[in-house]
Amino acid sequence: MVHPLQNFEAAIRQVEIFKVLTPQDQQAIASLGFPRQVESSAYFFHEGDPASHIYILLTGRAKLTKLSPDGQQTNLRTLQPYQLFGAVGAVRPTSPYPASAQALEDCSSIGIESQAFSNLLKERPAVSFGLLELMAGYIQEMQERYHELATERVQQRIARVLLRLAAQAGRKQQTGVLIDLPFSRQELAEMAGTTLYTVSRVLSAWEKQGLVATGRERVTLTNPHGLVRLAEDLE
Amino acid sequence: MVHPLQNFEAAIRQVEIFKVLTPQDQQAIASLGFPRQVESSAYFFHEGDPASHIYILLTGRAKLTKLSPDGQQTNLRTLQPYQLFGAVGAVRPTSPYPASAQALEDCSSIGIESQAFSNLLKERPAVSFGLLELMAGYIQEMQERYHELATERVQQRIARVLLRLAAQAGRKQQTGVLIDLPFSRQELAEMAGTTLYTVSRVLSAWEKQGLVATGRERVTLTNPHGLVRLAEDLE
DNA sequence: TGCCCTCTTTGCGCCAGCGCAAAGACACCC
DNA sequence: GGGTGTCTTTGCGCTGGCGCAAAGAGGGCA
Repeated sequence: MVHPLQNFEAAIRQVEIFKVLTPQDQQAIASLGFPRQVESSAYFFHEGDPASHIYILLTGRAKLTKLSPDGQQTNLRTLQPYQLFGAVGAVRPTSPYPASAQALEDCSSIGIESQAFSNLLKERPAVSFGLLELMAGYIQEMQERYHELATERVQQRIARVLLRLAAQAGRKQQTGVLIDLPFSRQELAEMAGTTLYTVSRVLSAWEKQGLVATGRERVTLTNPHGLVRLAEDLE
Repeated sequence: MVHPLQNFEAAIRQVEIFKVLTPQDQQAIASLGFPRQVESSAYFFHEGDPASHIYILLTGRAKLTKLSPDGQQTNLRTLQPYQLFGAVGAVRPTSPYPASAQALEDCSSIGIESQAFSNLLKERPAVSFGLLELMAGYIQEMQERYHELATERVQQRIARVLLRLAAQAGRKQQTGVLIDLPFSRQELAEMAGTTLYTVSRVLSAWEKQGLVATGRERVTLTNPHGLVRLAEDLE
């Protein structure tokens, strides 16, 4: 057991929206949780499944995706440790998960039954205020990404994806900022709303211009400022 | 004054997320509100303004939009009477509105100060549960639209826009379902994430195929089922 | 060391959708 | 009824990005 029960509280204190709660509230949440491991590339849940649980990611990374009938996937969000996911379904208990959650690495998590979490919300309103803020922020982010997808060209969107990833998982090196997570060209494409081929071509071009250094499932931003200029379309 | 104070309660009972509240809660909300008229094509607020108020639309229609530096606009949502808007900003009181709200027709509305509304949330948790559901639904919708924009072709997206509008504001006629709202090609384009020209061409083609009948700022779906097939990409 | 698997690159051809420009249609107002 | 605004259509040419296909590059494992 990687995360025995007595550690849940410590984990819950790391979750942004639970930080403001009283220890009693935090304990109440911890007492509802159970551990769940999901190995790399396996799913926490699939789009369309009944939204039975919400999760708090503890270790590893995961992604929220949507899938078209014809197999095309879109990446809605990349999940970091101590982020909550599955909550959109939990708030509307009768509804299915609107997206799938897939582990990018071996993951450990705390799971909480939607129904229990929903009851908790009624008993402890402070929890719902945090959730409101979280959702409001997420709406804002989706609106921005929607607008970018509708109005920007592929280059700008790819630049934004890299900058976002660097902000989330960047590690400074002497040569630049390494994105410390393995992302394939395919995955980058899903995040930018384009195709594997286009990502590859754009990265190749940028490498020639000295903006990035790439490898298999690895990108280093050697000139982040240059990428910012591209993202803002100042060229 | 189109909506004197004593009518606010009646209006608030029409708002989906307020329907479940006690009359006391409804009255508390009504007592915070003040009337605001906005004439066609004027703005309730602009993206970036401090999120000082939330609004309940009473009459007329409006739209939530985002604007790029280069002037490109995206339509995030079309607002119908008795819908709440501006709430995403209100939940995070320090933050600016993430989008602009513009009247499509002469509008009347109830305005409520964000701070007052925020206080109300703390005092009356039932209000926040409704808001949670509303936001969850909106996240879901944005995720779907994002995914559609990322993976579907223009035709499908335009078909979806028309079907959505027909569901919201459709009026059955002998010849088909009239979308009972004036939308220019430009506005349809902003909703579908494309351009005025493409919308015009697609509608022309559909008109020849008997799927729709169009006029200036007017579209009638003469074969809705055929449009559904297009939206689902069954051809 | 060599094999295999997955990820990546790139040449090539194609086409969906863009955007200008100019003409046409409609609505409104005096 | 004629003039003016705005909205719409459509011809035309272009190009950004797609997607196949095939070759190249790692990386892991025996």
